[in-house]
Amino acid sequence: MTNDVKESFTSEAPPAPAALAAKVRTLAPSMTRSMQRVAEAVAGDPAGCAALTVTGLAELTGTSEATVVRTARLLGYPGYRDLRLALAGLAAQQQSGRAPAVTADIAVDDPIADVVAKLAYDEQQTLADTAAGLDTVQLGAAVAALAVARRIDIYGVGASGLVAQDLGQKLLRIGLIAHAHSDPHLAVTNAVQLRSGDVALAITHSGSTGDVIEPLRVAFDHGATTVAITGRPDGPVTQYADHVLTTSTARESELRPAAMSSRTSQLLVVDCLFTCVTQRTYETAAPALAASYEALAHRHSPRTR
Amino acid sequence: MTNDVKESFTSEAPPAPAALAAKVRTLAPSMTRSMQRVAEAVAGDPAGCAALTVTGLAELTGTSEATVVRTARLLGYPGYRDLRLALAGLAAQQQSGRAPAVTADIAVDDPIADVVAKLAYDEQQTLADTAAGLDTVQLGAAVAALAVARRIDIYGVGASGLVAQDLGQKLLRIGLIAHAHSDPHLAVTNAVQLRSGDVALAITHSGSTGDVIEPLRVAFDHGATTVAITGRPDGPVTQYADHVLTTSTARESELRPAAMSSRTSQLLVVDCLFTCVTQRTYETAAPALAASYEALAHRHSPRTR
DNA sequence: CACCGGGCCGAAAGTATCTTTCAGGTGTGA
DNA sequence: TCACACCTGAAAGATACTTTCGGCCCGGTG
Repeated sequence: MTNDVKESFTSEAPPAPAALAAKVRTLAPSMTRSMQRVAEAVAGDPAGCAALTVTGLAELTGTSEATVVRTARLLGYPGYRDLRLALAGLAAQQQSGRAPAVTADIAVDDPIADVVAKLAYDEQQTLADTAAGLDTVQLGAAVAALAVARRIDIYGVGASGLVAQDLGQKLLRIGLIAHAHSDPHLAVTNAVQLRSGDVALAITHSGSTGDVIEPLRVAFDHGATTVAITGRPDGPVTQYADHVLTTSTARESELRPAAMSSRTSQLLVVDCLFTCVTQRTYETAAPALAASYEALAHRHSPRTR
Repeated sequence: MTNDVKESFTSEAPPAPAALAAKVRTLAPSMTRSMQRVAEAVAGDPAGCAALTVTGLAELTGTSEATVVRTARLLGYPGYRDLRLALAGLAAQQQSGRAPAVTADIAVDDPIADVVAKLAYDEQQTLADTAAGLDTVQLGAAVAALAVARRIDIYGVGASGLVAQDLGQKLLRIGLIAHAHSDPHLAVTNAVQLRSGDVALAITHSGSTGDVIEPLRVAFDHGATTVAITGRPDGPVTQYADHVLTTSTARESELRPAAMSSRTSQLLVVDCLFTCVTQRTYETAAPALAASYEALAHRHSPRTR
């Protein structure tokens, strides 16, 4: 539990077992064209690719062996051999599991019932991907820091701002001193107050939202423990994050903007943080939670049966 | 590519996928001592063996590479490489097989990985329930009203307040005039401005949150079209709602407050509303959406690759 | 009891597969 | 337009897998 390792942002020791498809999407933006072709083939037909050698996959995707190996590395495996093993595992899983249940994009002329079904399915998928891709070691570290924090600042703007607020509300309910900032100026102003023992948490899907990175950087420089929740584990925000929690990136379309799935994904991460922190601080959290319910009770009208 | 076959006396074309353990037992008698040791190791710990190279497995079993390969052949594979792939698949299968405990409540002493899995599962369940229980007729009516509304007011406090904000942000993005109120006083003050052709939308899980019902009642009395998103279709709020959208109510526990699943459920409903409205007003919504993305682009650091 | 033959076994050579290096090409920003 | 950075694939290098081959153990036989 040393708080060293600034540089080892790739602390993900174990490669992805079933979270491979999600990982491909998450990392796709940081890939070059050739690597994307390889990643696409791998995610599209795990079983087929598992049967291929490096050379075979290189030929299939019209690239070179080197590129295939590079892609495997980027996905978190030591080399192609290990990626291939993971693919075999994945293939076996979805073989035994239920049907792939491919989902089409939402079209402009879809009937309402279809829209509901597709949205629900997509969000379920997002949840599954996020859970599979979440690094429990990083999560545990973040939880540990939050549980004993003297003070917690949370940064997020736009859609992520609402997630930040959600986390802030929750943490307040269990008696922690947390504040979600949506004003970037105030956020920076407050960040300079932070020091060791405090926690700063930034939420940004793109990983490159300046308004969120700046306060996190300030907090980082002042010695606070910093956490980033982002969909881009290679984004600038991770430079100043002691712990990085990766959200999944679902494919998007015109009628299903990225904000939708990123929000779902972020909320799951936030819920995990909250629940685990509650576990850790159960002695104080439980009565605090109960008290907050109590306080709200009288704000509801009597049942009109 | 000199790929001529040696002697294919192995008529069994496909190797064993999951029936490996059985095959080991079946063929054990016909094996020599060394091969039995290998087969035993393989059947006993597929995951562990999948991680080993020929040399590694040979050392582990105290035999030689040649013996390992011979065993693989006997089991029906072309060579060790393929046996290894099958082992990886087997390992993944029995890995995924052992996760029936997710339906249980979250306990104070659950390990982090379990918490993540349970939360994800529960939220998926909530989504499925919500989608199944959503009345598409009511949804369609609400969408129709929103699509042509002159002005839209959204009410929500507490956790539901964030959902209200989310919907407000989204509708603004497609060019509608929407405002999410979290201050009950201001909400009522604004509600008196509404009239026919406007839409008021209240979000409350309990269905009996006075601070939200009051502005909806005022809007209703002034002739606006009113919509309620609630988990209690029999609650007081529905008295003043022209259209009621029901969210699901998941079981809750001490470590999983109702706010969590109600929020998930509400967000799905909100997403459905938004997506359907976007469909309806596609001509104006699409360019507005594109413009809003454009406007945000420069707020991200250039370091994006 | 000595000899012989069959077949199991592993060391080492041989081959396929994977990894790394390096130079050429391509797009991008100044 | 130029220069730079970075992607890309060919080929060399390393590793893992397969095959060959001879030794050795064991049971049978003269």
